[in-house]
Amino acid sequence: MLLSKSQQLCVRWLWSHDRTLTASPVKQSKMKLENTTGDMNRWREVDFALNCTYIVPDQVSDPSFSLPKAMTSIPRNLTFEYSGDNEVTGVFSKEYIPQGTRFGPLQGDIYTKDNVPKQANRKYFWRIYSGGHLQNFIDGYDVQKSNWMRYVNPAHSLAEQNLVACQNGRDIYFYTIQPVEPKQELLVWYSQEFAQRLCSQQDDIKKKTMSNEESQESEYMNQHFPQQTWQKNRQKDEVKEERDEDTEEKIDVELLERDTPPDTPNDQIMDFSKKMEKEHEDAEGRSIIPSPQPESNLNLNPSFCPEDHPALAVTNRNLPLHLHGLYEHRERLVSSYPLYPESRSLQPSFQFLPHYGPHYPRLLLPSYSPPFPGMLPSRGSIRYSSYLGTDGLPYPPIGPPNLVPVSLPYTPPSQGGLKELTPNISPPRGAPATPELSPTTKSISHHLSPEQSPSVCEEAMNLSLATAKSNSAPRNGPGHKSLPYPLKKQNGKIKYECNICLKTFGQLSNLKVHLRVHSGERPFQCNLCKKSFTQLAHLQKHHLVHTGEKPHECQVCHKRFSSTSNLKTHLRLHSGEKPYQCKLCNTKFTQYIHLKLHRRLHSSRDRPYHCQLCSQAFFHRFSLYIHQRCCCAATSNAPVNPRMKEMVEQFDASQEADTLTELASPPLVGEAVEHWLTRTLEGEGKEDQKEATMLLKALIAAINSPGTHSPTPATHHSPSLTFQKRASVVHLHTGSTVKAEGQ
DNA sequence: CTGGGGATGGGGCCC
DNA sequence: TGGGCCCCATCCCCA
Repeated sequence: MLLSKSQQLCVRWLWSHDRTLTASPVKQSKMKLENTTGDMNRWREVDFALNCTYIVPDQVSDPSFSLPKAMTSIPRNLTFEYSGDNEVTGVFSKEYIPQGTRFGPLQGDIYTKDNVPKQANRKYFWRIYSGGHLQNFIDGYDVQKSNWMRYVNPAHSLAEQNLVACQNGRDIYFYTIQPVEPKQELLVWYSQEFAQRLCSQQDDIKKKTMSNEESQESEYMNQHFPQQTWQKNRQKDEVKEERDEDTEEKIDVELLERDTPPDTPNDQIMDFSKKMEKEHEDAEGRSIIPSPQPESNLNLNPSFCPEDHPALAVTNRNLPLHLHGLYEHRERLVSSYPLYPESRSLQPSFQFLPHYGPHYPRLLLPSYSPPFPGMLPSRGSIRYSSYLGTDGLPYPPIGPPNLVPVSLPYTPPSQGGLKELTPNISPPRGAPATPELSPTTKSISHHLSPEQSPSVCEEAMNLSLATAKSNSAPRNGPGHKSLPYPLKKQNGKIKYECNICLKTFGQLSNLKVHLRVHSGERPFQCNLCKKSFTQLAHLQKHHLVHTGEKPHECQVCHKRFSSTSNLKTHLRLHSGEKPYQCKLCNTKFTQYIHLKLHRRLHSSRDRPYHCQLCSQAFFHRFSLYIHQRCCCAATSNAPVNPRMKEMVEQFDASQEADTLTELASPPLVGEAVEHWLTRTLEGEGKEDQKEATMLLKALIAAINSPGTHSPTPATHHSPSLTFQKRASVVHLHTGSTVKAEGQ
């Protein structure tokens, strides 16, 4: 998108502003960023929508929660940062978030141009365009109606930008345009297309005759958005400096907003402007705000016209984010910018960090599950323990079992806490935690750097939770949250359940590692061949490929192996151990895979359990039983579901079926069926899972329904019948350990 | 085609 | 919490 001269002047000024304040380190970061996001800069909004890898829905919280949606909706891989006043000052990642992740949509009140309440505070307005015209506003001001996205700060420079705002349909989404490291702040800026629309809008406005009302608004904005005045003053200074980079452009923001209703005067903005001025004094007490100077009226530049400029979206840092809700955040950044830590991590700190690019396989997860488990929050022991009751057991989750667990980074107010979160009382910059419930947050945060704040907040929140607990708050009372991960108690031990595949783990860390299976996150990359791995140990093991090292030696033949597993397999050759045995022909194998391959040789005639009513045969007695009860065409009056029939066949040949004894009880068989289906459905589409779940219920009902007797095999004394006590490991008479077929 | 063996990677438990 | 260790699965090559 090429910009008019007036646009270029505006953009140029802001860009030079960035350059002035950030100097070379940002330049370097910019180049790195462009390397990683290069093509993305030219993406259209539809490209983001089509190519995003992950979709992160908002947290769905129990409506009974007394906290506003803006607070409770934050995805679990994100967290708020709080100021000393317990106000939200920004949104940070808790874990690694890959490039191409979509957040949103932004939520809030919807206003058309004509029905914007006169008293509306427009600081959180986002514009939705349709057919090139302003369609409506999304107002994120109301914390009850907006979501967490209202708290995301604008990126002040290209280098720190990691989110891009796009309008898809009539919604606003944020996409990650680079991987976000843990504890890194999410900072958003417009997509190129979005910015272009705003430019076009500006062009339209320019063509209007400025009305009296608009003049007043312009005056108001100059008065109430001192940042602009400051910027424009700076711009005048910088205008003389010729820039040869097309990307160094910015856009005047006032014109862009002129068609919107005038703002309600807002004292908070006024106060903040004073604060900003104060904060813009450098260490020597010298004001770095340029003194007011006559402004060149760029707004009236007749040469203004929007044109295509590919670099706009990533270079003009002066688009009117502040006009729709990011203003204060932006101010905060601007005001502290001279002290803004340049050490902010923009690049992966770990050398093996994988590269997530547009080519990364698209992974859409159902909305009821976490976006991708790698993004699930880290729950440290301290945090987690705060969810435990006095007996060390977790509070039972509230709501229906399938309710998405909600994690809140603060304690729910016991009474009256919401008051301070209501928009009429609390300024839009960060809904503050209730001070009386999280006193330590406030006290500790005062002494910490912004980077330290989140974790400290978390800890402080734990303390608040502990306080709530000690106050004997009812466990299921209002405000209590379900756990960050679903928990089950098995054999007296707490199990952490993956809410995607339902696997349970004895330790939270195991679950977190496991979740990478679903997320596709592979944080450990080989610096030689660029292969990446989910675990460091795998990477270390992989390095042996390059070094040729074989650390494991067979003590018998002194042959060396790179892995203990293969050594162990090899040792079977010396010991003669063949633990995998075919139950049909008694052939034994040293490796399971060989048994598995061997099984294919056995045709259906080798399956000992034949249905006497149809031609189908099974490896297992219970499979035949299930078959006859739910999908044998000869015994069923109703039409047989072919998918159900297929499922029974597949289960019959599964590991789960093989691990059962032939006389396993119906509940055990049902459990095995469920386990098998859960395993095989991994990665399937939502609809497939839905259908399979329905069939599973029917299957289990058939298994558990009061039946007659277990069918007997039509063929007698199949070899498998010698394994009446089949398990994954069967001790034969010889005393040697043999794993039965199909284990 | 079948089976043996090796290479490699995924995943989970233990400490 | 994370590294070390282990088990298991899969692929490939070869006899």
